[in-house]
Amino acid sequence: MTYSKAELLQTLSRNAWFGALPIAERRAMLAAAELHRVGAGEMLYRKGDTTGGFFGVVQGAFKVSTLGEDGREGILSMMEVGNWFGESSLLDGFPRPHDVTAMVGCEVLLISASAFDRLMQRPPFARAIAGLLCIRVRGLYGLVEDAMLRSTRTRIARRLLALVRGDSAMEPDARAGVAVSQEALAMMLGITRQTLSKELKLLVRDGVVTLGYGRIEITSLAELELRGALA
Amino acid sequence: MTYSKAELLQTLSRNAWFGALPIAERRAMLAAAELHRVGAGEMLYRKGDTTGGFFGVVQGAFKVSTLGEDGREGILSMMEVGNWFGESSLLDGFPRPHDVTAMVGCEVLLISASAFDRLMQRPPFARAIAGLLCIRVRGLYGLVEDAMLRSTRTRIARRLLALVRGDSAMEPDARAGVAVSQEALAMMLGITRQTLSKELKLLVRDGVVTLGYGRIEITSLAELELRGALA
DNA sequence: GCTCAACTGTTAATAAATTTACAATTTAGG
DNA sequence: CCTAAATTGTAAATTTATTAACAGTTGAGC
Repeated sequence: MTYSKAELLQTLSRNAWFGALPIAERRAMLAAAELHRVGAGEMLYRKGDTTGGFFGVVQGAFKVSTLGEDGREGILSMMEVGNWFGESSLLDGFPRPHDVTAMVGCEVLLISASAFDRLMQRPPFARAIAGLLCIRVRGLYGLVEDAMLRSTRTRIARRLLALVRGDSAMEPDARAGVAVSQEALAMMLGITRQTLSKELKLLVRDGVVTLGYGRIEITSLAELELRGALA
Repeated sequence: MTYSKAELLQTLSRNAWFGALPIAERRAMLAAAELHRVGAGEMLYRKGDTTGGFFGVVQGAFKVSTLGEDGREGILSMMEVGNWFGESSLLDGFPRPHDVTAMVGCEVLLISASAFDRLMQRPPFARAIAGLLCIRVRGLYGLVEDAMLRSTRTRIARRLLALVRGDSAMEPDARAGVAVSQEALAMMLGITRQTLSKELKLLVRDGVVTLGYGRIEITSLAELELRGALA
């Protein structure tokens, strides 16, 4: 599939960060970018890589993950349509801190390192990148806090909320469910599937969610919010 | 105590980030800053505050922490001599994401919000701030990874290593020990003091550390590194 | 030099999560 | 349509961490 510039702009602008950029910056980014196709399971880059650029998701979704020394995988975050990522390594020149893998067939805009550097000359763009980094820092602080001082039960509720809210991507229609396997959700939380399964059953019993195959439907957002707010 | 500009510059420049700044930027920062005294236990700012500026630690150390809904405290990081912090809220205008408290009597340089904005006009300074944000992002990713896929045992070793290495401050003499209570270290790890105590005893048995009052001495850095590297 | 607060050591009971193991269900792809 | 792979459900045994409780130790400040 091919997109007109106008279509791309519209789709990507539904993301809060990109959408808030001055239109001139958005146009400059699109002008500097190339559209690439990425097959399901393909990796955009690996932990330790020093190559690559700045990426914007046009279609599909990527997982951001790392492998522990024992082979277990931790999913740090998901990059969905409208998300931009990869800025850190372009700014400080250090290796990629994690792996990025396409969960399904994806399309991304790629802004090369040199094009990124050129964009960074523009003060509004540079400010926006600082803002993007702030979003990352705040999001990560939240994750660390969750891990340090919230129960597994609460963290599950919070993660589900983050997923429905589209955390990152901001889709137009409030999704009533999320397409994620229990296995994957467990990896995002750093717990086992069995532990998660047991907790999800409790949520089902209380009428908060219903479970499908590779899918979790939220039946009572209010109830879930209650469980995500308390310790 | 008062400091000459030259003394301040020298002390602060031992920090990797600040020391790598062009000398003109460092001087501009010092010129824009005011020295403040902060008593032990005093808070520089609280979670939710929208005030304050950009801070550089001249003397003492601060803890960066948050309180869980149940009152438990999590220590996210320590800011030591040479560290600069507080940039996120100045950049995005959102409230402070955590509390910052003086652990002992401290002295800080304070760059006000308006002075910070003025400094941000200088491209080299703006680039440096982006670099500082990258350092935060990478550090936080590390913490999240630790929490998600490493054992308590490994995380203890890694945290101790981060503390001896002076992680943030980069002191000239490689410290052979860290001045931290077991209670505080437990809070940094999000575990209980009892669990930590049991693990520390194992490290003592194996001749890796010795324990003092409010102090942990590393007797075999190599052994500790081994334990921090494995799962 | 004494006292009190902060810190450390240790244990038993309890709670929570992992590991191991296997059956049942769903869906994509040939 | 049918099979294989992916996903879910479940439970016992085990490990790991928390809670609760209390005694002993250290050091800062009067």
